[in-house]
Amino acid sequence: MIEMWHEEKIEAFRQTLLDWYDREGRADLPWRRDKEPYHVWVSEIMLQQTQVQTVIPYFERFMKNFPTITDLAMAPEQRLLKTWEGLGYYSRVRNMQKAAQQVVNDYDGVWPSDMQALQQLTGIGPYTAAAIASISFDEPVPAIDGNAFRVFARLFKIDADIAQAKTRKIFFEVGQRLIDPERPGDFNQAIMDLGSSYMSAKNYDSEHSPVKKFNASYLDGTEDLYPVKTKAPKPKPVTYFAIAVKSSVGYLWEQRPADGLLGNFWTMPLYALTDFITDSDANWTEEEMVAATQKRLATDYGVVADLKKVAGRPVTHVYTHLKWTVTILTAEVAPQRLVRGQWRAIEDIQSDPQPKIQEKIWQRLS
DNA sequence: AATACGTGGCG
DNA sequence: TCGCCAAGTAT
Repeated sequence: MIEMWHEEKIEAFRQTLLDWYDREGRADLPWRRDKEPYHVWVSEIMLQQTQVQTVIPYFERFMKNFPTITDLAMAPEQRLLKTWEGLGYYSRVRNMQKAAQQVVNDYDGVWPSDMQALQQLTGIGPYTAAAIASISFDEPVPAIDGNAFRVFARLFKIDADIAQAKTRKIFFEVGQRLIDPERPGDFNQAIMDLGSSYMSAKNYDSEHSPVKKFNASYLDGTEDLYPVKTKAPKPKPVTYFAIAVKSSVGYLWEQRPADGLLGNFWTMPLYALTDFITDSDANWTEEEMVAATQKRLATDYGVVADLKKVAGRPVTHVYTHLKWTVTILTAEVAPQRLVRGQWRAIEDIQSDPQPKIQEKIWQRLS
C-alpha cells in the first residue's frame, strides 16, 4: 500500500511519470492547446465514458459553434443538442448549459477556481471538478477517473471494488499523496495518458511502462487481478413498436420529454409493449398487438391509419441498461389534424436532434 | 447504495 | 452476436 512509499520514492515516481509525459504525452489533443477553463471543462464533460478518438471532432465542432461560455449559456437548446447528437449521455449537454448560465449569472462570467466551488455547478462531479481545478488553476487535487482507479489499483495492489461509491475515498487519498504539487494538472493528465496506453484495461503492456518498477502488481505478476470491479447487470430487454406514418406533408414526428432517456430528442411515436399490455394480455398474437397499437395511435395522436409491419428483422439497439427490440409499423395517410406531435417535412427532419435508434429506423424504411 | 443514462470499438 | 470497455454524474 501507499504507506510503503517514502517521500523519496514518491518524488522519484513524479519525476519518472512527468518526464515520460513531457516526452510522450498527447500534446496534440485540441483541448490541450491552452488551459482555459472553458476548454478544459467542455473536453472533460465530453470525455466522460467516451473515448478520445470519438471526442476530437465533436470538440472542434462545439468550439466553432459555441466559442465562449456566454455563447453556450445563450444557445438555443435544439442547436446545442444537434451539436451533441451521437455523443450520447445527453443530460451532459443539458447540464452544461445550466452550469454555463450559473457561471455567467452567479459569477459574472468568471470561473470559480477551487474544486469545492466547481463541484457545485450542475454536471460537475468530483472528477471533473478536480480536473478543472488542477489543470486550469494549479490546485493540487487528484482527478480520479477510470484510468486513475486502474493505475493506482495496479501500482499499489488495491483490491477495493472500484464499482462501489465508497471506494473513491481510498483512491482520492492515494492520489493526494502522490500528486506533484508543482505540476498537478500535468500529473493528473499523465496518469490518464498512462491509463489509456501502457496501463490500459485490456492489452496493457506494463513491461514497457515508464513506471513499471513502481508497479507492485507487475513486479509480482498479479496485474490481471487489478482493478477489482464487480460487473454491471445485463441490459434489460424491452420490446417497442415504432410508428412510421407518412402523409403528403411529411412524417408524424414528436419530441421526447425533457427528462429521462434521450430527453428532448425527436423520434417517431414509440410504444413500449409494456405501455399497454397487461399480464393478462401476455398471450396476444402479433396481429392483436398491431391492432392495439393502431387503436392507441388514434387515441393519442388522432391519427387513423391501417398499420402494416415493415418486412425484415426488428431494429435493435443496446443502451447501458436496456436492450430495445423495435418492430416498425407503417402507413400512408392523408394529412390529419393531430392531437399530439406534428407533421414534419422530410427535408426539415434532418435539422432535429435524433437518437441512433431513429437513424436505424430510417435506414430500415429506405 | 443502486440505478439511470448513449454510443462506438473490439476480441 | 455478445460482453466489456471508454477522461462520470445525478438522484
